[in-house]
Amino acid sequence: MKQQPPSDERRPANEGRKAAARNRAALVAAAREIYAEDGLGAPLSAIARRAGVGQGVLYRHFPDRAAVATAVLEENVRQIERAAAEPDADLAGVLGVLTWHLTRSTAFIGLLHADGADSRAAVPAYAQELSERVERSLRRHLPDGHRLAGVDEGLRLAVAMVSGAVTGPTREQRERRALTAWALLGVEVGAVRPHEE
Amino acid sequence: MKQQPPSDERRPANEGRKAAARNRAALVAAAREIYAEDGLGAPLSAIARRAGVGQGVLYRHFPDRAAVATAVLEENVRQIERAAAEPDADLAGVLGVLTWHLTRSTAFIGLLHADGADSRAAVPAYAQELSERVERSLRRHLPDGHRLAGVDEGLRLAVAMVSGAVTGPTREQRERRALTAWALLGVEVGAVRPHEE
Amino acid sequence: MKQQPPSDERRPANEGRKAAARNRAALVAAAREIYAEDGLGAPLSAIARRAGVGQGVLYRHFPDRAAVATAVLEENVRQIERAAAEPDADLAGVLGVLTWHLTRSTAFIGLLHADGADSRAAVPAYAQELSERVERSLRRHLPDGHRLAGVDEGLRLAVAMVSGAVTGPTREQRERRALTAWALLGVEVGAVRPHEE
Amino acid sequence: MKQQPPSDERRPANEGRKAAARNRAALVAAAREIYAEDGLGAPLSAIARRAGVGQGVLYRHFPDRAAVATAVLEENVRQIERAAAEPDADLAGVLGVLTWHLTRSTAFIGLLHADGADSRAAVPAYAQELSERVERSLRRHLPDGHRLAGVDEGLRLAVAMVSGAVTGPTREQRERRALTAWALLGVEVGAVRPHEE
DNA sequence: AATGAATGAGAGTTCATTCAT
DNA sequence: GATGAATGAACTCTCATTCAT
Repeated sequence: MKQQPPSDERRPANEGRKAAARNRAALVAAAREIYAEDGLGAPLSAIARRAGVGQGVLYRHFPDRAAVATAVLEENVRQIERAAAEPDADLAGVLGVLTWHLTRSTAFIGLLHADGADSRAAVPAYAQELSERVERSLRRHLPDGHRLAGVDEGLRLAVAMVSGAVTGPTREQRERRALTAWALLGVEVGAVRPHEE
Repeated sequence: MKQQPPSDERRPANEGRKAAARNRAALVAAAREIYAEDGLGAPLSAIARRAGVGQGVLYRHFPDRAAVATAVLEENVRQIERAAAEPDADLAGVLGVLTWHLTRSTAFIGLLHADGADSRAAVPAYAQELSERVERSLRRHLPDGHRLAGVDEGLRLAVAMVSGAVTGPTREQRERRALTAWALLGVEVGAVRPHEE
Repeated sequence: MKQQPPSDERRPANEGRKAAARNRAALVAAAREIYAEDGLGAPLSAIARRAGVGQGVLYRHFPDRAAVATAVLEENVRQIERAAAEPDADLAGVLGVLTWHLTRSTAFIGLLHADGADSRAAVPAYAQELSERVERSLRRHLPDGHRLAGVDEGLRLAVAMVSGAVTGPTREQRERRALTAWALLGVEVGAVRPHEE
Repeated sequence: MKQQPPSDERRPANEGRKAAARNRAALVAAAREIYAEDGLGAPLSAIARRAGVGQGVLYRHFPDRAAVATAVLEENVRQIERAAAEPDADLAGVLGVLTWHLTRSTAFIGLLHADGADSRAAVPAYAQELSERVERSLRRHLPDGHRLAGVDEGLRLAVAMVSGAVTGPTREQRERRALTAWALLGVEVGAVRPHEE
């Protein structure tokens, strides 16, 4: 018996694979938007709807609410890590990227507020890890004589403090406040921008 | 439309109207505890249960969720105002009282984070007013040459920043971080204590 | 804010999507029964229970209380419209169908009472529209010289009057009263029967 | 020992008696208003509040919800009985008074709708009795040859029919509809007015 | 007698999660 | 793999009724 070659007309398996990845991305994008609008407590059904998929798909990709949040934050954190990994990266530059995410992503602010593990936080354990990755990225570029270098937990606190200052309805306001906050800390910040190679 | 009376047998004692004031106080105290444990989004029923009263009592005293939060925060704010009204008050002293409340009251932190009116915040309009009362109390004692005096929104931002730094499971940790945060801002803080004459 | 999943053990069978249409029909049928027994103000939970579904299902199919009532009434109204659309329809015949519904469906009576928009009515805006559809169906067959033709709002008032007369615990009594009422108005009514081709 | 004459300054006992009657009247009046605004299902607490008394007073005077409704209706019914008892009363005149109450008192309409004992009615057993008193008052003046005289339950049905026609937001509209309804029944009605000697 | 606080059941509504199709 | 209906517990808010004062 001869093996049938895959029919060109219908390759649902492959389509399935591609659709899966597409769905996952759509879900993360939708979650990012929804979080920005309604906060981290927004209904998961809203995210699925915005992504244009059924709720079951959400659960296929993410076991629970925390996993969705993690996925959204992961992208923020990864950009910071990539910025820190650039050959010519310096603290000011990485802080600029960090600040960009702070002023764009409500979820990201929540992450940094929650990192110290308040019991209140809806965002729990995974926040710890993500927060540490952010901190590591920054610490690599912290010069010995830097203001924050000599202070216990200085870096982490500084980031938390700035995130506390990032409030306001408009992006412009949030950005202005963030920059003022860094200035109050006496820390120099580079251009506020995403990290896109 | 049809309302059943509470089951006839074992109706808990109606303690009469003397209990009213006691109940209100119990509700505020319970809310403070619950907020510390579960955040400002905690169910009102949990607050009533902790206070040892029926849910109706909660609604008699507070028309809605916001009113409960306001009542809890009111005490925090009032102590700061009183501290600021002392004859020998100075900025450091008032900040000490502020810091005491920041490290004790989760709800109070939430207040200061929410004041800038994130869309996400469950805490809405009344937060604005309470936040402004805090700011006014502080500004009265802000010397002209002070670090924060020359910066637009300096005082408000500094308080928000410190509140962002106040995280951690133990009071000691939160207090240590708060003091470090003030130090990073180059602002002197007095003894961290409540205001009780 | 925190939502508990339904207790894991003994989750009743999810019968899949085939059940959807069946559930909707069951809800409408249950609502019709409940309305007959307890009036239009009956608790929605009672309707869901009678239909053998969870409350969530009811809310999936009907966004609010009014939608449930509308769905129940819709069938009554539609039958009258169909009867009026018959090639050999005449006023007496359509009134017979109308009367059949009046004596069978408490909700339908409520509809016609509420159409004039009492402030008290739980039944609001949609009643207006349904009531008008009934009126239109009848008016098509109102001969020029008819008793009710010369009177302002004559048709609408006559229907409201008969619906006011339709009281009593048994169907027989309600039917007898309805027919007597029409007779008092000097209006001829055909066979009291549903419209089923 | 001499009997102390009642001090003019404080006669609480007498005041108590008078207050009781005043309170009862205030409650009935308040209930009438509230019923007109919100229907028979309005909260009892609203009635007490409108009357300016505590809820306990309401329960002192009326054992339950039905008793309040009865008291309100009692006044309507009594005026009709008085009108019927006038030496020169005739059917048209009494129907005029009846119609006046129909167009003024939502509760009174409800009474007449409910008299046939729908299960749906919030107004239950006592309605039967009140309704019969109305009917008796009318029947005394029903001439032998009258349209309604030869019809079984003719009088009761006619009243129910007119009450079904009395809808609409304004008193004027309700009154016009009521009169048209009587006209459709071929029954003459006198001046629409309350019975005040 | 009056007051009005307290009680708690229950109604309405929302949502996390499962699962037949 | 995807879909989206079903489930039911939890939450908010209302109100009839009781009862200490």
